[in-house]
Amino acid sequence: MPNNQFKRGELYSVINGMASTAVARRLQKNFRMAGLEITIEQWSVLYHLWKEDCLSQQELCNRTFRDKPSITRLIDNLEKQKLVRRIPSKSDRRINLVCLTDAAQALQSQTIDLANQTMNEALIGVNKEDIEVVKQVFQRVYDNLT
Amino acid sequence: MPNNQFKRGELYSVINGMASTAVARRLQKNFRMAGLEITIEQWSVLYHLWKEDCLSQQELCNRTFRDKPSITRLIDNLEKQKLVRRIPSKSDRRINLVCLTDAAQALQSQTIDLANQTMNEALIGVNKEDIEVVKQVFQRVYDNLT
DNA sequence: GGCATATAGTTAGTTATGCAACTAATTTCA
DNA sequence: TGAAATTAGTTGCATAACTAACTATATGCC
Repeated sequence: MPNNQFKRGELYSVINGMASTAVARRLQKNFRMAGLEITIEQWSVLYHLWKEDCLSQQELCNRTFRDKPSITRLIDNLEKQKLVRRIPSKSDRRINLVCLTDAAQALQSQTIDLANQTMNEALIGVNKEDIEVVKQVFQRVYDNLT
Repeated sequence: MPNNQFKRGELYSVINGMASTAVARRLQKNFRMAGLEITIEQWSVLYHLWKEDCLSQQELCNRTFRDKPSITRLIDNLEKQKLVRRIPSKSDRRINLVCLTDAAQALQSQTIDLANQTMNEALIGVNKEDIEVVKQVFQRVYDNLT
């Protein structure tokens, strides 16, 4: 087996198991230490709604790279916590618009600060050019496979 | 809010949601299409055992970046599928050595080929220097947070 | 108009993850 | 030697992921 094939296997395990979960775990831990009951998955949905409120579930699928059942249940849980509401679209009755509650609006600055602190900590010693390379590689990989 | 903070938030969502899951999904799909019943998580455990057989569960935790309960249950499922066996260590009775069965040995070349094909497809148009940058950034992020 | 097709969302079933609390075996050290 | 601390692994609980199959609404086309 050619040597460079195993190198790609190693890259695979790096991508899937290491840095991303380390960041996710740390951010989750920081939420918990701050007394915030939300998961990072829930936060990632709120993050997109803070940028643009009242998106359809399908649009949240596209923006968070999740499938429809995953979004359905994330919205279920966010609704239980009274952070979002499903509002039926008037123009298309198949569509639910997912809208933030006041409680979710209030969470924004607190969690964004924690996320930024976490990313700052994660990216110590990483220069901006390398971050751009990572983003470009990931976009390319995503485009190659979808 | 300074602009560069949101940029880091975007990087966070890129790392967690996009390229890694795209690779994982594609590899899982390729396993399924080849009639292989294993999950990518199970494969990632086997991958380390193919490199070095009969590791302790703790060592598999370290190498796959998972916690102990996750490894316990992955090994449970791999044992049900008769791909590994737990063998109590003679020198330390707390330790289970996780060893490959013949069936798992036979899976190696087939799945490694699929993984390599998948990575080749994922990495079309990505040059080697950029892959090295990604690996270094991820290692750095991991080291920063652990 | 009406049937085929596509789209939005839900539900069921299996696997996986993280945390906390637990048992059992080993090591440390007073 | 023997109690305290550490290490390896398991179990219970909640959340989340993917697939497949499902309902309901909307669109396309004859």
